[in-house]
Amino acid sequence: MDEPKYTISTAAKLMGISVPTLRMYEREGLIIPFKKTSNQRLYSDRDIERVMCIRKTINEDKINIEGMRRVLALIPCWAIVKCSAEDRAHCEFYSGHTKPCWMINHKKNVCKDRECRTCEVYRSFGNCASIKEKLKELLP
Amino acid sequence: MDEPKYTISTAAKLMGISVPTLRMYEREGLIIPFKKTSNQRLYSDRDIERVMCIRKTINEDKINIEGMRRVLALIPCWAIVKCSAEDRAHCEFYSGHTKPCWMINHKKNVCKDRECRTCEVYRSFGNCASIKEKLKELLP
DNA sequence: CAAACTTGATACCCGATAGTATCAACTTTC
DNA sequence: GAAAGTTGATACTATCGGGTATCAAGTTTG
Repeated sequence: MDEPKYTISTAAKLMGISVPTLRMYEREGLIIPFKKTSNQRLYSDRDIERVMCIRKTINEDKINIEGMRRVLALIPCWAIVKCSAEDRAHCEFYSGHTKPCWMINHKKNVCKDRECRTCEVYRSFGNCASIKEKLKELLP
Repeated sequence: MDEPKYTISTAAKLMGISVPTLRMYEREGLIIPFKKTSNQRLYSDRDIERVMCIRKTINEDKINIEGMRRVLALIPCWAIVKCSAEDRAHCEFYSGHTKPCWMINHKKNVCKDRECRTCEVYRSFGNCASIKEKLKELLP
């Protein structure tokens, strides 16, 4: 499920979209594909699922990319990774509200050693309803 | 601040937008103006502030209306009004994730006697950063 | 009661944005 | 080592959604 196995053209073909579109989603901060040391992208089945979900929400529900990004920017990472007050003080994400945490530089806090792609925060968004589910879980 | 005092044309003039635009924002679930018994809309200074914020986010930050709605749909009302498990079981909002709670019918739960316009949940969105601030407050 | 305004609805327009095509340079594969 | 594929970048297009204008019918106001 999480094994990066599809090249970008294979993944694009699987989903019926173009290669530049996949790269665009990445540039816009919606997905984080695996990268080989040569910088080549690889996609897992979970990545495919995620992109299909993004695609559906954009095409059928008519949200735009900025809207998706703002929704992702509300995932309460601080409560998920349980970072310290010290960490938060140095975190651009904690004070912002326009970009998801994985688009932000985080050299100075607990996240500096985490790989965002595998972080629970990024993965909280598996399908479209799951961010709210996460909030329900954290706020009983 | 909260006193409904401007008619729709006055409010529109104050903000430099058209009357149909104001009605559209309402139809889309972004604002809830006060309504006289005759159904005529009235806007308070807080309403004006809210609309200006929505406008800025749409025009400058390029989010679209569906995006705004999805962001509003993440306000954790259940934790704010502290509704019961019973209430949640009967609440369409609690199980959905596409519309803010005030767009949902709520006859069967604790919200049935609340006026959404004056509810803290609706008012959590005073300016654009405040939803995340609310989450920070609730999730220390 | 008449003028001004509001109501919901429909029809229309223009700009912006999601998506594609194409490029030269570089990697992978066999 | 040659063919196939990937990289980032730029340029382009078609669509569609935010916003406005306008309507007849109803309401306020003075």
